[in-house]
Amino acid sequence: MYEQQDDAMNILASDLPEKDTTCHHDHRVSCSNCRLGSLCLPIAVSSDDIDQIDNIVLRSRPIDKGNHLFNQGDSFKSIYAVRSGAIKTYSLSASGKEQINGFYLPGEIFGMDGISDFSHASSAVALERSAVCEIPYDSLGKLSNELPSLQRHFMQLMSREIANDQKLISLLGKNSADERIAALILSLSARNVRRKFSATDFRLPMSRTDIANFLGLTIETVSRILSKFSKQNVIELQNKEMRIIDMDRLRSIAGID
Amino acid sequence: MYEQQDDAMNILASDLPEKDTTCHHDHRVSCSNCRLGSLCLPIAVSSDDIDQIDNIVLRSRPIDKGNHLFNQGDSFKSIYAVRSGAIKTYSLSASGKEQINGFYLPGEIFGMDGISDFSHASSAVALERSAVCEIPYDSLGKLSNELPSLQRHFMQLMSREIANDQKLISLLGKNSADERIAALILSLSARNVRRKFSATDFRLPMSRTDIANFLGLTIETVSRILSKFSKQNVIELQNKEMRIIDMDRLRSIAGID
DNA sequence: GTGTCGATTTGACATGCGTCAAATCGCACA
DNA sequence: TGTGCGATTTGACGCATGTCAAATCGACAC
Repeated sequence: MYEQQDDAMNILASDLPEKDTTCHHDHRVSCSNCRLGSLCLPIAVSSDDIDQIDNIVLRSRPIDKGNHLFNQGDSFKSIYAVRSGAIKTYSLSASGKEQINGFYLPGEIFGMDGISDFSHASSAVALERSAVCEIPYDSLGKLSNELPSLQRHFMQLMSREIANDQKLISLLGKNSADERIAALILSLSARNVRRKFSATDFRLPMSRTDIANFLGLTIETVSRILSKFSKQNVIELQNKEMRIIDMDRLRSIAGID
Repeated sequence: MYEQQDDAMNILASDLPEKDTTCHHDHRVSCSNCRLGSLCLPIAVSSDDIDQIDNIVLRSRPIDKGNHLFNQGDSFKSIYAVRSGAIKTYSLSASGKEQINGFYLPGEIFGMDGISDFSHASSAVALERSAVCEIPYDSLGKLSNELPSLQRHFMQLMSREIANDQKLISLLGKNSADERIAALILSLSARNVRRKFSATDFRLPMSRTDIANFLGLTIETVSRILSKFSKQNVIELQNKEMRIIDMDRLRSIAGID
């Protein structure tokens, strides 16, 4: 759990003895006090505007692992921001195959498919106990009319989603299994950095099966390649705890030369 | 060339001798007179509103095959609608590989990547002589504030783009070469129908190389599978002229059971 | 602890698709 | 009509990754 991670780090540093290892964030904390800050909201909006956003955001109690936020076909009402934990979205193709479309970490927004025909094109499920903010779409639309920077930000989020999808398309269409897995590790690392956590040490929130599904591989191939990377001292991996040992090597495997 | 196709068909029927095979549409025709009609614009907007849209749309002269509308990295100014012909968009990955992200046929909108960071994430090039409408993004934004249905429509277009990308991700990650090719043929057929053309007879606007690139295959595999489909009497293919003979079979190959 | 069950790893083998090479086609242009 | 060259097809072969099977690990209940 990412939100717990810095608590755990503080304990290791043992300079803040009043902290404990349980997640004790008030899940109703306002946007202005949210440590994720501009990760999910536009940096440009003023304090007054943030209060307005605060008013439309719904903060539910944490979602347990395996629980769904919405299902494919559900009528579309809201978009969501991850506060803590991790979410995956997946869709069933016409032939009934499940395809994971994305993993979402704290500060990231999901659920923007579904705007097109008012029903969700994918399902969203918690990979671990997670907290999410729900932002009703009609309120967001109204507020956007008053806050141009919010509207722009929202457009940018959708557009970024498209750009991400297109990177994944390229990865699946053009890259080997080694390259796909290296790219995923680097993506998780970069997103960890974005949240001010370690670039080299983090926990994989998803199972090997999920990684395989997402990358268009089998679980056996994923396992073999992770073992190979470990043997080659590119990473260290114990269960889901990942440590990147040779970042340059990983980049070169991923094809970022 | 799709806009020429019905001219060509009329000539075959030889009941309209005054038509010729050259493209003689006035490329400056207004939105309200455009035969594509609600394919690209929201069906909900009134005539008055359409005039307003008309005023912001730029209609350039036709683009020759191989010419670019924009290049990856160009600053983002407009989105585009295909009037006639066909456009492909592609992007270069970090490792320099080209990935075709989509083919766009008359009535379809492209160029919506790039909103996120004000620069295009892909390049767009004409597959054949094509006419496109250019819609400046800032004018569109302003007009959207006055026309809620336009704003909604635009959101829907972006969201549909996401849904399309996710279908492609699933196709690339989970389906065999046979299935991918069958799915592409069916997609082109369905989009032909949307434009009131034949579901079974159409011209592939792209090369085998483009098909291979788009579907994450090699040109040899594409060629072999198209040959196989022909031998099995699922399709008839002469060069780029496609005729679907056994639609049900094609659907079952694509995995739509 | 001990048992149970799903998750992961590892190995042996099979195959779909890529690679390399050569033939053929089709269109532009002389 | 011929000539050239890129596009496409076809064949032979190899390899990356899938499939099947079995061993091992890890988390959780009791």
